[in-house]
Amino acid sequence: MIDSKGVDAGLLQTRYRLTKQRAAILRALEDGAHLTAETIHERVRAALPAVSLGTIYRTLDILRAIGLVQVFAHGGAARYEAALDKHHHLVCASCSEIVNIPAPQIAALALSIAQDHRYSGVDAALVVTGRCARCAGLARNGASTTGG
Amino acid sequence: MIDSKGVDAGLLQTRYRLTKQRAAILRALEDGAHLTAETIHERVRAALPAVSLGTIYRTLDILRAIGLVQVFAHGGAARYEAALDKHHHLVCASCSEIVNIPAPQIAALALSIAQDHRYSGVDAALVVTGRCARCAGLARNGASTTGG
DNA sequence: CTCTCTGCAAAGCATTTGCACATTG
DNA sequence: CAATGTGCAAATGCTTTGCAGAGAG
Repeated sequence: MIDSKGVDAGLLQTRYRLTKQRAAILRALEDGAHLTAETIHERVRAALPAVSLGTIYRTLDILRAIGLVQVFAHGGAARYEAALDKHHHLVCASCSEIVNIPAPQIAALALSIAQDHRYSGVDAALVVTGRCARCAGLARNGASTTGG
Repeated sequence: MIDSKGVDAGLLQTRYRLTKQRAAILRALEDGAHLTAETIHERVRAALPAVSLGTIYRTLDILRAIGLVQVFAHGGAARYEAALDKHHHLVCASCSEIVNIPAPQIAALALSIAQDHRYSGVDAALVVTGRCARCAGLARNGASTTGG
C-alpha cells in the first residue's frame, strides 16, 4: 500500500511511469481524504500550476485500477482517498461531513451474501447517511444547515 | 406504500397533483426495478408518447422526497425503484446484473454506528460488488463479459 | 379560476477523449 | 529512442432549469 516514504512504490511496480504530476496527486491524497477531483486539482496546482483536470482524472483512474485509491460517490462528484485500509462511510445529509467507519463485520456479511448468489471477487461498500449532532441542533433552531 | 390498486394514494396525500404522467411513471416503477431515468422514459412513452425526460426527472425527484421511490447510483446513471421494502444490492461488475438482498442486520449496525457518532435520522445503503457465476465462467474462457 | 405541471430546449456539472507535443525510463 | 504521459479544448452523458402554454382540483 501507500507508505509515507514510498508513496510511489505502487506505481513503480507497474508499467506506468512515475511523473511529477502523479507524485503530486498521490501526495495530495495523503493529506486529505474524500477529495473531489477538482479539490485534488487545486491542491496539485499549488506545486504544479499547469496540471490539467484531465490529467487528474486519468491518474486517479489508473490509481484506482492499481488499487492505490478508493472511490466513493457522494453528491454528484466522486470522492477519492488513499486505499490505506478498508473502511466504510458515515455521511451527514446536511453538511456533507464524511466520517470513516471500520465496520469489519461487513466483509464477512458480503462474502456470505456473495456465496449465496455464487458471486466471486467480492467487495462491499456501506454508506450510512444521517444528520450529525451539530446539524440536528441547528435544524431544531430553524436555521439553514447546508454548508460545511 | 405502493399498492397495485392504489399506486397513487401516496401522491394524493400530498400537495402534489396526480397527473397521467406521474401515474404512468409510478406504474413503470412497479414493473421493473433498478430502472434508469431513460429506461423509465421509454416505458412511459409507450403510453404517453409526448412525455419529456425532464418530467421524468422532476417526478422521480418528488417521489423520492415523498419516500415512494428509492435511488441508487450505479455506472454513471442513477437507478430508481419503488420503495416497497428496505433492501440492499448485489451488483455484477461485468454484466451489471443487480440482485436485491434483504440484509436486515444492516439496519441495526447502521443505527449503532450512528449513535456512536451522535447522528440521527439514519439510513444505510450496502452495495456488494462481484462477478456473477455466468460472467466468471465466461471470463475463464477468455470471452468478453460486458453486456447482458 | 388559480396554482401546479408539462414540453421544449438550452444550460450545468462531472468526466472523458483526440491530438500534437513533452517526458520518462 | 520508443513508449507513455500531458495540456488543451472540444465532446459526452446525465441531470437540472426557465419559460409559456396546458391541465388538475
